[in-house]
Amino acid sequence: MNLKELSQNLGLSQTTVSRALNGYPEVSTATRRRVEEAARTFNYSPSTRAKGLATGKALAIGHVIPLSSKHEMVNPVFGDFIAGAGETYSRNGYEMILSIVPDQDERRIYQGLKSRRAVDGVIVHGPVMDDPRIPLLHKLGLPFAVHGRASVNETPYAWLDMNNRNAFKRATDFLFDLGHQRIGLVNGLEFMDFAYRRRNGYTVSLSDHGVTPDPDLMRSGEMTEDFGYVSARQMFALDDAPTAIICSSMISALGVRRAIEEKGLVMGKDISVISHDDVLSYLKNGGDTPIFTATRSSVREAGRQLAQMLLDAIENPGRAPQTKLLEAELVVGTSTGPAPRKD
Amino acid sequence: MNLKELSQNLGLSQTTVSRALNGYPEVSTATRRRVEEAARTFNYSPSTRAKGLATGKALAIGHVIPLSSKHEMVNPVFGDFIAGAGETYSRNGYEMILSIVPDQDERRIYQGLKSRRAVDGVIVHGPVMDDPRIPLLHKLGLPFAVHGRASVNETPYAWLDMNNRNAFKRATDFLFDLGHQRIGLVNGLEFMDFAYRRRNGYTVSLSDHGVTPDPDLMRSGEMTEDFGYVSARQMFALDDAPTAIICSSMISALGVRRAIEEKGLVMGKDISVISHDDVLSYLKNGGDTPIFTATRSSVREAGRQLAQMLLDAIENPGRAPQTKLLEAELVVGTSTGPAPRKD
DNA sequence: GAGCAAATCCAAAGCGCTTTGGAATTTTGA
DNA sequence: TCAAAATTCCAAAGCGCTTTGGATTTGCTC
Repeated sequence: MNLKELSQNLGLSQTTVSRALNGYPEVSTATRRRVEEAARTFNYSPSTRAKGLATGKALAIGHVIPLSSKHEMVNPVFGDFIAGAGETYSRNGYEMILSIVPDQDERRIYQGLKSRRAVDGVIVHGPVMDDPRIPLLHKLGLPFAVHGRASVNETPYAWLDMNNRNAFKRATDFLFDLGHQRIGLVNGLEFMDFAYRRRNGYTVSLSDHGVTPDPDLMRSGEMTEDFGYVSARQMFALDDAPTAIICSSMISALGVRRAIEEKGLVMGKDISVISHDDVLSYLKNGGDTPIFTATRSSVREAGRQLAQMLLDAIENPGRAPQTKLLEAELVVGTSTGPAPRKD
Repeated sequence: MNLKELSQNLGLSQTTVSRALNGYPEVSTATRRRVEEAARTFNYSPSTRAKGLATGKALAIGHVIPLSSKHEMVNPVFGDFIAGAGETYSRNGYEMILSIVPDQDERRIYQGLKSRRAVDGVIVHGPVMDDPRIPLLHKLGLPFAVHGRASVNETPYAWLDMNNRNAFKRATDFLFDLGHQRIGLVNGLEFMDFAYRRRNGYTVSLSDHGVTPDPDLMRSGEMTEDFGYVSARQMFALDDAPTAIICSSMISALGVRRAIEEKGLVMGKDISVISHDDVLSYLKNGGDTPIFTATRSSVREAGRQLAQMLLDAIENPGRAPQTKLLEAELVVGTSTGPAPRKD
């Protein structure tokens, strides 16, 4: 069923039917109802392609997910982020176009999306500190919004970020308050902007407490379970092992816990652990009481909000780029406790 | 830059330029080269929408991901599956359109995709035993391919599945060979087809070994870490606790391990665990030697192959639906060992 | 009931591409 | 050398929609 057939069926012109369906005022309420009724029974909806051609809008947003070329890894956070963004899109009649590409091909993909006019805008995932995509997208004139930030950047752009620095500073402060002095950091890859900021929050807290950062206590890598395990093991093997570990992801935190238990220690007593919790749907932080003390910020909510920001920006092209900083909350679970007393 | 401008620039007609770019034979090699060259320097690629309108193809595949309405959970497997499928699409010039929808809305979404002519076909995720989407898509005449199978179904359709029944039968057999008699199952939701088949393989093995299935040893639920933990705890509280547990997902297996260690037991000695491993990028099964003995089958590879099957089906509409059954391999890790002797 | 504004509708152009049916040019064969 | 065949190109129609500019009808006012 297409517009032509539908309008013939109703004995109306295509113009009128189109206007009725798109809420234009030049149509009487009676005909509008008739048209809507008919559209429903014939299961008609306008072809996205034709509509897009006629209006010049794609009614679609592109998500370009970089695939870590080293580990072929898809960020586990992305499923929930996408779910959040998807809610916003479907509420606003947009479609989501997804490209998962080896990170070295990203440039080409953005150019392609632009020149094929496939999307009205894109979401940028996983920004690194000096991210080349931001100037690129500016140059292309393709509206975009970034999940996270790029520290090194002149021109303003739209972003939504969690306050990584503050979250990790608070977590570290919290451990100091419990009496810990040797605190390890199991971080993500530190050319990623979020990881850089987290380390920054961590080291600032250390300095505040008169502690010099110890490279042996600072690991950085792709946040798998195994990475958490290996990192913790290495730290425990030190002469002056940490009594607490801060971890950038729940998944690596599970690895950290494995290392703790393997050593016959008890988490929350012998070793304290704080993790960042993205509130992933399949990785709830325990049941009723949280297992891990955690800095918590829902990545799904981030998806919802950032998508909305991008749609707003597309509809108001003049306006200055919006930005938004979300604060993580610190939830206290059973994985932290006072520092064990030295014998 | 559009076709018109490009052809004016070259002093050719739009027809010729279009043909040159699409590999039609009515164009001399010299002009073709000229055209390709120009397209490259002007960064021209045809508008997907216009092309789609003209050809009647969308050059896009839809993925409709059901969002569990109960737990608002996105299947963690989906990121890797999508990554695999995405590889296939980009190699073939297709786009991936993603909708994440509350499972009760799925029907409407498929109808929308069809009537808006937004996609050439769809991938069906997470089939349940008697899946209504299969007859619906047949009725709509929208090409589709299913990741998994629906047990209750008359008409043939394209699918790719892992041999769940066989994998879990082998896993159970393996535990029997090690002398275990009380074997627990921590399964996914059993209206999901894969989970049903897995339980089936498990019970068949039990019968083969003259053991009657014990409801107390069979849990079914959304496969989170916590679910694994809670399930294992409950089993351990039994008078006649199991000496081995088979688990449907690595994530729940981590929960099972937590319960084991909490009880002060050693996995692989006091309790054996076998998990299914989807080879998710962020959840490697240990480093060099696998931690969990596991039935292994890469879900990313499944994505690659199923996407290809769908594209083939779209290009050869006449042909009978293809199907493919992948066998999981059984990798032996440190999480299994001989059944502890009764004292 | 004439005159005018408001309400309601329509024909046709245009969005950027592919493709049909021909026209123009070059090459070939005898 | 000249007709036929092969090569190379083009104008125009059509894909399904939106939107402009205009035509027609209806409702009011006096």
